[in-house]
Amino acid sequence: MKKKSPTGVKEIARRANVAIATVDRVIHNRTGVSAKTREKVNKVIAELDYQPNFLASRLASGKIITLAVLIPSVTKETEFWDAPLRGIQRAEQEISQYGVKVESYFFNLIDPQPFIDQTIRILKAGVDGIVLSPSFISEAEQFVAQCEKLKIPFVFIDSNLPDRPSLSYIGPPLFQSGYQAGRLCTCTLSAPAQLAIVNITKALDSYTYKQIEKGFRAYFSDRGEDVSILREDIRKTDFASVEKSLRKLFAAHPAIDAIFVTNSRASLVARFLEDAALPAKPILIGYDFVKDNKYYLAKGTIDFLICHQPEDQGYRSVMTLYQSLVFSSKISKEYYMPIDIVTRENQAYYHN
Amino acid sequence: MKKKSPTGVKEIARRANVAIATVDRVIHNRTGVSAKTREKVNKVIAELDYQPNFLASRLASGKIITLAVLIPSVTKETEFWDAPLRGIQRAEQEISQYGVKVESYFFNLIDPQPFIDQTIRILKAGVDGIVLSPSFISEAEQFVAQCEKLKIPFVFIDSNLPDRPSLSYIGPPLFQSGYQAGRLCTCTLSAPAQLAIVNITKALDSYTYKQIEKGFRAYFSDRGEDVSILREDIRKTDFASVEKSLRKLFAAHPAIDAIFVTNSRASLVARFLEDAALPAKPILIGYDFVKDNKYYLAKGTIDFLICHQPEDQGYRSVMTLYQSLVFSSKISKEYYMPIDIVTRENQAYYHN
DNA sequence: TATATTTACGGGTACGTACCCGGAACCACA
DNA sequence: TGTGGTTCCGGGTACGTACCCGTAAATATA
Repeated sequence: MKKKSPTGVKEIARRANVAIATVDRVIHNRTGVSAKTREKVNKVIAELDYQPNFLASRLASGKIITLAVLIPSVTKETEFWDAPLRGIQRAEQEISQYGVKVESYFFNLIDPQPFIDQTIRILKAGVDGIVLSPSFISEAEQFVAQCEKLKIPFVFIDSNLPDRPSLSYIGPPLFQSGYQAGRLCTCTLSAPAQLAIVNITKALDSYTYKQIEKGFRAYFSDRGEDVSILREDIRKTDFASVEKSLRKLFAAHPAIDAIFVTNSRASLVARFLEDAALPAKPILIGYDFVKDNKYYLAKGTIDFLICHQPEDQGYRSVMTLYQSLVFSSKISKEYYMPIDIVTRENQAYYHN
Repeated sequence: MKKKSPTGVKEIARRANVAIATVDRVIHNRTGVSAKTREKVNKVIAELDYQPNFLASRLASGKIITLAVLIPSVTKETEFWDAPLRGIQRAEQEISQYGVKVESYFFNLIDPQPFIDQTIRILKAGVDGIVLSPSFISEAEQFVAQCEKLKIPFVFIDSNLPDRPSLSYIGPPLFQSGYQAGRLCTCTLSAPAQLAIVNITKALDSYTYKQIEKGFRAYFSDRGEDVSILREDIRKTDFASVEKSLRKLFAAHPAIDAIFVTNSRASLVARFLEDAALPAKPILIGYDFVKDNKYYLAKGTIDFLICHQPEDQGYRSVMTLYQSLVFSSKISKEYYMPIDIVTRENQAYYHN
């Protein structure tokens, strides 16, 4: 009845008057084709605007594409990474149908050695692409240098090494995220006078925190307002340490209007505030929609959580790598996640 | 060197001592297999936990799966739909690789007839699944009734007919979205006294607006506050009409603290506010990150835009249908989009 | 019991691409 | 002119599933 308009390598071969195998050689620019023949075939390919059949291609090449993911393991301290991992697993499940395998490698944030060990394992495994969180900067730099040499594409997730030849960075726009936090301080308070930035972390990732703080301060300097912004660095993550530091802080500055916690540990500050029975509860702003934070957000002790769709970060990282490898899709060097504001009212529908 | 552990229909056939064709018949439960044989084959399938090879399956069955999308066309009045359409096209491009075609059908929101015409065209085209916005309620109800009879699965996007047998609803949680708007009113204003809800629309989609308004009012009644909430319905969408209505509104109530526009036309109110030189600019909250709204958001006339990731709505709708059809994935009956708050500070990274 | 009709099942090809293998054509050098 | 080594190219099979077609077996009909 209907004649299928002929297409595919077969038709190319027919028109170019060569064998299918030759067309194949041209397409994958392998050797063994004379310049003249190659040109002839390429012309036909261009004419037909040939698009390889993904299904047939992946089926015939029994090869399984392997992607590696290198991120911090999920612990009580690093609960944040649960969401990206879920996204990664969702992507994995989706593309496993298409002949792609995703292997996850974890490390802890205390000690760089496990990170290094995992990078070695990954290189030994011979993967086709890598998603990694460059938490240990110099170690990560060394690793990606090797990847570059081996021509293994890699994507940074959640934090970036801007000048490295990554396929893409997928994560938050740090400066603007801090800026948004500034704005949220002036949301309820028409004219705050005394603010505090609180860093609670063992290993201060200078770049990340600096950018956030810069953005936060920029908001107020842009408004030309005269506010005092304190900064408190707490290098231990247990509640006792946090309490001690904050008690001292409030003793010195009793009238703090708002506190901005620069990572996911706002819940520790919330707990302190509840105990501390201050005359007026300061606004509390933090990061990440993790369990303890959710609890205090629902109670109203935390006012806002800024969040960057962590699950989607994981999903997107893997899919970006996949699309680049399989379809040679063009990828933008940076993909900044949106700056989401989670409050008591919309938290029920924040899927992350 | 390495023996591949045998799998697939071939292995099933071998173990069950039948032909591949018979296994195939069982898998697609077609006729022509005795009960005994069927059982035998099913047992082996269960044993092997057989997962059909998607690539081979789609390749062998030359069939192209066709999905239809039925949404309002994008006009200056309905700019909102540009974003879902982009998401739909992204999904389309992605799954075209897998032997799936997506055909878009458009209608306008003035007159139900084009909607009806398109539903007829869709049914005539014989598609495998449908994404639709049930903007015209009774017409949509009639259409989905036919779909049900023909066993064509369908997904509602952006608005819902809750009691219809849809595969899923993908769109905003209306009540909670209005509730969030209420919260935003009290963000800058500690105690607002006079609020106004403004509906600017030709065809009042009662369900949607009612839910939003309900949520908005619920926020204040939950707080036990005594605020007066006016409602202004404007049935024409040109600026002159809006101006006239608002002028009258402000004449009667000069001290409105906040205005909540229940759809994407907040920019019209913003324009009025700029002209009207009021003693104090009321808070202005609206919906959807569309061009005119962006302009006034950047200027600060609009304070907040509530947004429900419209691009993702489109993408997700198509992908949901695809996954259900191709992989028989389980789909939840409702998928409520997050309630995003877009402000001047985070708008640059809102990808929608 | 012979014949028609239905049901059950197996053989085999096709989908479009990847890639092995073997052979022809060409070149260099003695 | 013969020998050895490249370079270039075509035939053909395999990937795992879908589905056509033909036939044997089972059942119904006479």
